[in-house]
Amino acid sequence: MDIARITIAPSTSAQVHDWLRKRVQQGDLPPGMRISETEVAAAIGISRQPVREAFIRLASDGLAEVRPQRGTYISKISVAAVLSARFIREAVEADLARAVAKTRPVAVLDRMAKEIAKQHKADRDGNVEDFIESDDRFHKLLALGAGQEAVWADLDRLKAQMNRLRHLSMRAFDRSFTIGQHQQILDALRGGDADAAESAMRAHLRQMLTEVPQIAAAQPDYFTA
Amino acid sequence: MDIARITIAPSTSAQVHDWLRKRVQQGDLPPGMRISETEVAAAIGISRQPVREAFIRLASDGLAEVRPQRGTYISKISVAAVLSARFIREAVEADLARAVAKTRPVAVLDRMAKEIAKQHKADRDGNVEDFIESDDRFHKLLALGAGQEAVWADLDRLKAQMNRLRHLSMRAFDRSFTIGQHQQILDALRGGDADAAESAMRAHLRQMLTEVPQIAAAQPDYFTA
DNA sequence: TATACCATACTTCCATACCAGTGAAGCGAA
DNA sequence: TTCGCTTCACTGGTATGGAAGTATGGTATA
Repeated sequence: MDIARITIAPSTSAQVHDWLRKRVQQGDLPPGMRISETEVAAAIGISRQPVREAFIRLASDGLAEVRPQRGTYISKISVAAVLSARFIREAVEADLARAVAKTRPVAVLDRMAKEIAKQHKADRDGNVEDFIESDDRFHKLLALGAGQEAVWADLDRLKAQMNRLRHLSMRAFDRSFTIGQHQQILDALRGGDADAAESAMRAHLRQMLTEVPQIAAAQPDYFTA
Repeated sequence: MDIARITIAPSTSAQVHDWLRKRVQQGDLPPGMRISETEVAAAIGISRQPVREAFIRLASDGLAEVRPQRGTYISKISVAAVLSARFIREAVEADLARAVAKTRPVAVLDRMAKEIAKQHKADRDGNVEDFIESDDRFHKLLALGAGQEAVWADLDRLKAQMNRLRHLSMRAFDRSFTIGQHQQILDALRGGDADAAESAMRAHLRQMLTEVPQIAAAQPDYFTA
């Protein structure tokens, strides 16, 4: 066994946090929903304290809002936060695309091609979850190819609000169009054309600018300005 | 009175968190230092619980590390995290600079000029804290001028590790050189030259690439890879 | 009917007590 | 001296009770 796999059992509080975070991200716990220390604790069969600490962690992630003496609520999706994350992604991934186009790391580019294949399959199967995960891996590989793996970790945290929105949008929008954009990006990277790679990436991420208002308008209860 | 000024008193836990965060950022609590729930609670005169929750928040910020049954330690500064934040800043602020150069919002540009004046003064006075704050405001104004204020809020959180490093570096490096770079950026913005603004900004933020290794080498105990 | 008041049932927040894991000091045997 | 075991003080983790604040619905009053 890999020595790195030796870990200690995470605390109850951390486990509850992970569980809640996933459920929020996947839209299982909808924006605006009220959650209660007492209820969650009773449901799991533990005391209130670890649940409370999980709520605090969730609030640090921007996924919940604790209102003292009033209650704790799942955060609504902030349109401003989503657009901010989008802006940052466009700037950063444009630079990443330029860097990768210059070095053309074959191994990474091949893995990106495989992800596109997986996306085709997930699209055919109608498997939204698989599609989103592969989409993320595609973009993560770009950072890896640029030797900036840590950058993706930072972007991933910024994307928290965006991820929730995506679970709403992937059902509504044309996934094959997204895949086509991925293919264009990859083609430009393989061709070593930094300018083309950058503009393809920017166009891809600007797609969100038209989608976000539509999604927000469709379910206004889930969003705040 | 402005209705927006009606606020609720922050919880003890939140106050402790704020206090600790500031002290860590300013280097008052050095990287690697051990902190104890019991000691902090006794020093303030409260119970362990709110202190414990403040530690959890601090860990979410990446400023502390809680090791179960062992102790809680102030995080060492991750060189990888600093470089990642730097990369992101360069990409994002390059785009921001382009945007501002195109619109040339006079009011904002004037405020940037005032910040540069403040930086000259802080440099003369040897006031490191004032200098850093003005430096931050200068860059924040750029985001404001581009109509992307929320972007700065995100960058600010990413900068957490970088900020700690800056408190070490500002004493070691030439501040007047930094001010000169700010002036170059502002001149390009006023001239409406997007290319010049972008390259001046990139050069400014790449400065860190040479400084970080030197600072890390000077105080290796404070850093991790 | 409309309004002010109040009892009540929640909520999160804090204090306290106890639990289990850790690590270093102390001790004794080889 | 060196090694191994035991002990014990100390750590963060969890459970529980009560304090303080808030929302709500009923009730008395005009």
